[in-house]
Amino acid sequence: MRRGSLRPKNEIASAIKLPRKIITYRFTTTQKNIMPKQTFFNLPDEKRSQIMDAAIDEFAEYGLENASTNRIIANSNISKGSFYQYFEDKQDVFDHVMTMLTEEKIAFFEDKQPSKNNLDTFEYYRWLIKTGMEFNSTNPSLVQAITRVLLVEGQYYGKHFEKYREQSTQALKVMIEQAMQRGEMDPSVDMELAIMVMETWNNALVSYFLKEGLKQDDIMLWVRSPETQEKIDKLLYIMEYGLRKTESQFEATA
Amino acid sequence: MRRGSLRPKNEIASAIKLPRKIITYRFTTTQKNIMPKQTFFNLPDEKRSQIMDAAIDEFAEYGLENASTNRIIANSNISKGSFYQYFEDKQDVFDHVMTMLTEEKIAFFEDKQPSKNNLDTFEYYRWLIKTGMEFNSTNPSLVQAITRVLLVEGQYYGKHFEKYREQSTQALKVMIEQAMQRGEMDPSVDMELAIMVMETWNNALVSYFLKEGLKQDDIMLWVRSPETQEKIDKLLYIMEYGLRKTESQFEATA
DNA sequence: ATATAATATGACCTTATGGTCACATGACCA
DNA sequence: TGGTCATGTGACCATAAGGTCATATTATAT
Repeated sequence: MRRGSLRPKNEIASAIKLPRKIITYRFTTTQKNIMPKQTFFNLPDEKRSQIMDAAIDEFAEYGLENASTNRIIANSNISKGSFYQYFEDKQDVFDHVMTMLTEEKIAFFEDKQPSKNNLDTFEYYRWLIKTGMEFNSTNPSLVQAITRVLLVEGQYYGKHFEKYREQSTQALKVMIEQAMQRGEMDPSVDMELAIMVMETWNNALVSYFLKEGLKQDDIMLWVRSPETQEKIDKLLYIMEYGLRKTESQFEATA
Repeated sequence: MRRGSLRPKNEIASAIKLPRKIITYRFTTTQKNIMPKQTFFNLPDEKRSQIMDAAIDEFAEYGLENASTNRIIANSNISKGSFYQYFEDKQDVFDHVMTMLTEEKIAFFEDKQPSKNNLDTFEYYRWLIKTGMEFNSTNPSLVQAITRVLLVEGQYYGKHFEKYREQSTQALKVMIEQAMQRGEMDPSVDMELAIMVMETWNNALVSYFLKEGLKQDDIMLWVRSPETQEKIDKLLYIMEYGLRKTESQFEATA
């Protein structure tokens, strides 16, 4: 079976990049009710990132529900009054953290390309996951903060976070559609199911990254180590081919 | 390939049953520091379950971290003083909720048997999952309370909950070992990986159950519906055989 | 009936939360 | 210099948290 030259990259990349306009929009316009408030963006860079660092650490450690504005304030050397001059409330802060992650992720993927360029969908997915891991190791606390809130609290305080989830689901959908058109996907698998499977593994791998990676001295080194890479490969291999020993495997080892 | 008559059931059942002794032990002895305190067990049944119902609802809605003893007290018609006469703190209450779940699950599985009895490991796993779902629908709030705390908060406040997780991991391990010995498992898959895969799907399915099931009027009916059953089947099929279209599938549809 | 032990109670304590507000400080322009 | 507007500040508020404790009530045994 001949496969046409592979271009899931472009479609997916554009799906991922979609929010970009919205983000720049945020910063260039003088919206009233877009949060955080303008005052915050007028702040000197250093002070602004001091605040965001404190917020990120807070969310990473306590999640959104249990994050304390008092603690964020204490850890960022601003007064309570200022905090409420910058933000509406902590959800507002979180939204901005989320924006930061989106921006940084987009910037990170901007100049990345799979080394080969005839990847099929599964190979591309693997590249996405691995590159995502690379990104994660550039800013683990940010990733932890977001993951914790979206994956964990988001499950239960659903509605407020749906907008975020939908975004990443959309990119997956594009990818899966292609896989189906190209006949790479088991035809008995429908879209909804495929999304669930791939999201589940994506989440599981990010959770694994956070759980194991944060124990390491050098998280980047750990991600790049052959052991970690092999683990990812194996897991995704199982996603593709399943746990069960198939007939061909059986004959090979019989 | 001939398979010997299947008896994963017994080993797994015994692995699952393992905690039983510990539980009965709790109730029959007059331990000082085993919580909840003896006073609690002296309570009339009705009052006791009134308290536990309130606690379960609280944990199901707020998790452990955000559960409020004050609210539990208010919803169970006992005074604050009494609460602290029964329990050390809310963790203590949670431990008892966990014990209840374990007990009820064991009791539920006690008289259950797969209808066929020559199941291989994957078929048996599917039976386990489905029967587990049946159990879940008998007491969804209890399951939700525990799941929420273990799966969600447990990920981050790890150490305190490890004892619980280890328990279920142990049962899986026994099952996987058998699958490997019988040559049902892809030989390139090692134990650690297999555990991760099966745990991940178990968790994903329970999460799915809670998210979708709790929307339903009759959760038991929903679980037993052909649609839900098919969804479970399909998902576990993917776990076994993977997402990718294999050569044999390709030829069948080419 | 009385003494003793077990249980029940809610006022009260400290600590922390999210949020407000009157005022202080600084920057820029007339 | 005086005035205006943006920014910064922390004391203060109501609310709720987990937890204690002196006292009141009830059971049990003598």
